[in-house]
Amino acid sequence: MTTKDKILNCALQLYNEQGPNKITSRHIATELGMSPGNLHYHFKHTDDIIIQLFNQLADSFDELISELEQSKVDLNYLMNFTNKSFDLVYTYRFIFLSFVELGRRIPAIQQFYQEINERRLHEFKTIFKNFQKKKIFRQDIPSHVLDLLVNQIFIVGDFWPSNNDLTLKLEQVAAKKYYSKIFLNMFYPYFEPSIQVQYQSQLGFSE
Amino acid sequence: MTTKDKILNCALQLYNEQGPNKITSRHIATELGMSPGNLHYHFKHTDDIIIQLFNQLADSFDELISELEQSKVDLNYLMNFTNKSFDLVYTYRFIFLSFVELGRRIPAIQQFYQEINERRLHEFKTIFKNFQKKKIFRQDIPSHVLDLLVNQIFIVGDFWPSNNDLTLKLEQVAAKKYYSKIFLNMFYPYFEPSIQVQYQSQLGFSE
DNA sequence: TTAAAATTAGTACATTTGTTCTAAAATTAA
DNA sequence: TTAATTTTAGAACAAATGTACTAATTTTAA
Repeated sequence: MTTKDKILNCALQLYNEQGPNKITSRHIATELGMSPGNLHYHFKHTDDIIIQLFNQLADSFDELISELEQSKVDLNYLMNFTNKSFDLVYTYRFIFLSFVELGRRIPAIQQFYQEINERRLHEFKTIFKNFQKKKIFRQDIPSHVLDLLVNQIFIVGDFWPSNNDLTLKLEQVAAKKYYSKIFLNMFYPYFEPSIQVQYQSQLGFSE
Repeated sequence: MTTKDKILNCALQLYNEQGPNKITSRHIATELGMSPGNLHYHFKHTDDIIIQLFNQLADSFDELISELEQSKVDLNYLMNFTNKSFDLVYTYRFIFLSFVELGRRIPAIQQFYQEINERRLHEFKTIFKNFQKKKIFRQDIPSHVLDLLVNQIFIVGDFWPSNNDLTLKLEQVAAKKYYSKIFLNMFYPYFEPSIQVQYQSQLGFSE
């Protein structure tokens, strides 16, 4: 592993634990047993570390959305996508926990958020329309209601780590289980009755 | 207006505009044409300003929840509560935009969030059960689904300003209109058909 | 009016932080 | 091997920040 990667990994861990405001370049250097001079040889600006980490996240997210194939999207596909998204969000949770501040501090972050958000809003609006065609979603839902649903799910999808940090503070596995249930449940009342049954049996609501 | 209140008002404005990390006690003092020594005569620690502002928010929120009278809650009541909540959140938006960081920095904030969250989760679970009794909500929704809905609405209710800041950056009136629509729409698929009609006509979905 | 109390300005200090600079050490290439 | 390049440590600096201190000024109370 290159020194750059060591720095990035260490920074990700420290940022996730304590937030990007508490952690300085000196902290990261010390944690790695490295001089501050050396760290700044690899990353001229401290924010460059954050930018690089954000780019990792952005690339992964981008890939995830690119994989979406409208025609194949069904309930399983939706659950699968949710699963992968939640893992990604958890891995880079410090970004989501400080999204507003990082967006203000680093314009590229805000810009990319807007782009990827536009894109996934559009993708999911299409998916939901297909859901209606395929009778996964109820037929009697007006299309503007579906459009608003898309906004809801992304707010929950982006800010569940913040809610977790302020309340239960669940760690990885438990958090993912808890919040993906909350997330997927947003779709429940839109499902056709038969899908509702299928959904409930798959999620094991008896627990 | 006392000097303390002037400081609080000015701080609120600056925090809302630029976030609590960019704004220092010196900034606030300068904005008020006041010496830093004087500001620290009124607030020994800079964080005391934030704590005081948070207490203002907490008191208002507490009052709002206390006013809830389960028996009287109907669709209009719900819309009214949403309206007041959104105003409050907007007024103190810097807290919601930096909730996680402030919670970590100031334990009292995190603690109060947990308390008020527990309380409103409970209140709303009861409200939704009443909604079912009163046939405002559909009868065929399992109770655990309703419980999860409660979690969803509070995540959206707390983090819509963050979403707004990262995307459209709507100001007060427009933001409230846009996000309260998204918020109230979360209830839509749970409404009985007759209530759905009533809801749509009240919100004027033609716009 | 006068003494006490409250308020204010201005300065000063310690700490933290990002970053730069220099020189040494390690690595690579010829 | 030797020269060039890369990497590293460590010191140094400037700016920012929270906050304490002092002395002046203003306000209040007797």
